[in-house]
Amino acid sequence: MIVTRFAPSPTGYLHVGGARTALFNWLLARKMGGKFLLRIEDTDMKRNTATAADQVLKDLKWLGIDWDEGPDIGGPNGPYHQSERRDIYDKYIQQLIDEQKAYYCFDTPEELTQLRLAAEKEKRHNIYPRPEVFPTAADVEKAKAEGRPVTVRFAIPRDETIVITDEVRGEVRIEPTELSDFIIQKSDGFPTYHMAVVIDDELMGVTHVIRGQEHLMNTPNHQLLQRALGFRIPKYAHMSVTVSDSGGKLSKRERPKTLKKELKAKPDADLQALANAGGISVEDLELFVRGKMVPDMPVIDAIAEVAGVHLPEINIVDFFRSGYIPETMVNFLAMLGWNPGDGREIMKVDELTEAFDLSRVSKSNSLFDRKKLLAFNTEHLKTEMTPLETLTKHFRAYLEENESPVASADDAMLAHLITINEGARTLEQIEQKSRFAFIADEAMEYDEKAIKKVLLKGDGLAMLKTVGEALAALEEVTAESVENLLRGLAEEKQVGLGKVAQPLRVGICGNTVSPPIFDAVQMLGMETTQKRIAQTLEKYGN
RNA sequence: GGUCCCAUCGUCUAGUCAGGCCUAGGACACCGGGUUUUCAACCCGGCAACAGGGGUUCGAAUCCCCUUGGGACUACCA
Repeated sequence: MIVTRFAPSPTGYLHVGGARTALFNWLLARKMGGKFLLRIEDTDMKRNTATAADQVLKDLKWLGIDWDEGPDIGGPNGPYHQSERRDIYDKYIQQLIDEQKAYYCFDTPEELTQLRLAAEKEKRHNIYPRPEVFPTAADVEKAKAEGRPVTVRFAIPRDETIVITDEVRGEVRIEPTELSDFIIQKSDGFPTYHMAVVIDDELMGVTHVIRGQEHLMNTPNHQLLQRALGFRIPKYAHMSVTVSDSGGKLSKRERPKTLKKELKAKPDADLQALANAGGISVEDLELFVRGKMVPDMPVIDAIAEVAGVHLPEINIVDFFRSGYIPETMVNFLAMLGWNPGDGREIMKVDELTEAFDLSRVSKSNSLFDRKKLLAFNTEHLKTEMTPLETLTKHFRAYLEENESPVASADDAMLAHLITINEGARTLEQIEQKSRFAFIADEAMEYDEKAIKKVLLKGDGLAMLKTVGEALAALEEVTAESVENLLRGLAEEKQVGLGKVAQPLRVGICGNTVSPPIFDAVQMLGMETTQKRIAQTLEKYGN
């Protein structure tokens, strides 16, 4: 049976790249009827936060990626936090030392920096100078007494060329003379990533490792470690990286970068208000704009919202908050460097699972094309693609996350909103078109441009009044009855339906974008419709 | 700088491993038209690519070499 895994280090929200890695592993496991496990790589005590780990699990769940073993559900190969597996790592590290395959080092960070600088200067590889004779336990005691850091390095066997067989790249050859003895145990006693990953993958029975290209050059190290420990060598597949359409690697730095750029372009912005929104001082904000420092992500988000700046989505939650649904994300992420080979692009999860195949993973970098993502979302938002019930669930989650007034609607109403707004590109669009019906009449937001264009030009106001009177006579308010009435009115006046519908739309919604006008009237009901028409006439009818 | 990886329309890609079916197919974007009560959606049409050079071959997008370009790595981070 095949076993795959996703092993994030909990340093923040799950981002697009991580989600793609997780998805590919998950897809392969599900396709082959294997197991998919989740492991938290929290060996770097400086970077971890507990909430970050929770958030990653939450993001995966939102995407619909489930795991058979993991930190929250346990399993036969636990624990699934690397920080809780120290005794296991220690055992193997000791084994390597005993077998003279690894050795202690006592260098200070400064000494290491010197080594690196010297190598750079001489334009050669930074290869650690392995001692002729390995330090003994007594040396360790002595170093400790002197207050020197104690680390353990793996002694790279340099007798033969290393051949990595990669499922997507084929055979990659590396000369071991290019490799430096790397640290497997840090001075704080934790194993490094290389050591922990090799041990855990072996113990957890991982058969396939799908990860980013950035790990390709780590693989020879891992393979050497596996051989030294007598472990099995899993199958590797290194995926190309995903680059951003704004150039460069898709990284979380893009959000602060964009905000900074936008803020610079608005020299008249109220810095005090923005600083308040972010909960930082004006001085800090100025430092940020000048590129001297970068505040935390929540601060960035808050400032962007107040400044009205749309930040590029990088983390999975960003897409959730922007009105994308998980079906879209899963589909789109899967197509980042993979395709089924038969021309299909818009696919459901079960179709993806069915079609997935490592041999069709692309070698070249893929670009994260937001326009295409939008098109994917438009497709998945259609009820023939995703059941209305599911869409309703997503819509509610979206509304609650964004604290929208529309959240007060019941499921039947939400489903109705989705139905009448068929063709929307995001949940955000549906929300924007719907919110007019969920706010108090007095709180109606009027779009000045719409008012000018539709009501104050020509006989817009007069038409609104006429339409209002005609509607008042309506006995039963349904989308159909309203439609009949408005069409009849347009015919009677010898004008297009637009001439009748637009003033009414602005009159009751406050802007020119709404659901179909008949549905809009029905949703509001006659009483509210009349009230809003009167209110609008009073406000703009001089 | 060194090591490794990659290279088809603006973008994602199919085709490359097993050379002829490729006057290079699809999708997104864009442009034009249609439909329409707004925004979308929808329908029809169009633009547009084998990075450059050299080989191998009857024949190359496909195989080989060089050049150029892009990327990853080069940590007591994962």
